[in-house]
Amino acid sequence: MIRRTEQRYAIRRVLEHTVRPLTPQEVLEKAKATVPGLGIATVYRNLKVLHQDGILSTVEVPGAPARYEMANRGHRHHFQCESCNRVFDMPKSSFTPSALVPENFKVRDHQVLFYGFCPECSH
Amino acid sequence: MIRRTEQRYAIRRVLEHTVRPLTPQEVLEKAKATVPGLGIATVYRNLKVLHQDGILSTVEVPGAPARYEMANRGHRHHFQCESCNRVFDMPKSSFTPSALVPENFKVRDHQVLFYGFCPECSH
DNA sequence: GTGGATGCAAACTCTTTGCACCTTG
DNA sequence: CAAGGTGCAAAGAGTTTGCATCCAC
Repeated sequence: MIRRTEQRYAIRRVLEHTVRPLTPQEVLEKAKATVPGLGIATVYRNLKVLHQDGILSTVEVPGAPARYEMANRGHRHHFQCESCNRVFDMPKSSFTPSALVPENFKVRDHQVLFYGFCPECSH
Repeated sequence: MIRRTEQRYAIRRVLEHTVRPLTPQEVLEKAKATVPGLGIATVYRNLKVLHQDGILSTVEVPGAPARYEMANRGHRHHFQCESCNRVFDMPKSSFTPSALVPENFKVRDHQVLFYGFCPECSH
């Protein structure tokens, strides 16, 4: 049975109110505003549970911690800024690239990640 | 000035003779066949140099070390098996998804990764 | 009151770095 | 022989885990 704790609720609320994927560390800092004593281990434990339950989706980026965002935002492509390191959601698209995979591979999911400079960092 | 050492050559040769992206650990194990005393730090240092020189490309996968492969294989999409954790190259395709990114983001590169079960693990 | 959840610190994994020694050019 | 490269071990970063305590149910 899963309990409804103040920590879990705070962590979830942080992600519900953010429009870009966050690192565990970022989640911790934001959630501490509501639950000051919050520990990083609790953040990791809850992100894992929420991900396993399909509530969160993950975005992996090269040489940096994984990012998390609400799965109900739908499948997204992402963009990592090579200057500020933030990761952004791209607009939804109808691109379904599974057709590019040989038949004997069973595709369950996919991820598209762009690299470059975000608007703020490109001038 | 860059020197031609036995270790660097062995590391490079391992990657030239492999058809899927390898982890630093895998590179170490294979290269040790030629250079028994080889250390993991040397592998990391050389992978970094070879990557910076554009000779290798990297593939990042969730919750696992980065993989490296020869950049001259061309731009590839990849497939990670969720059972055996190996990463495979997909056939080349003409898919160029930069059109899916808003204009004010400057795209320099992109990566497509599929998850699922490879042929060997799907029966 | 019982079992899940938390916080802390220690443990772990992956990667980088400091340093003395070695090797290439 | 000078500068770059190597191997080892220690240090860092990110993540997980053990354990005593806490608290939601």
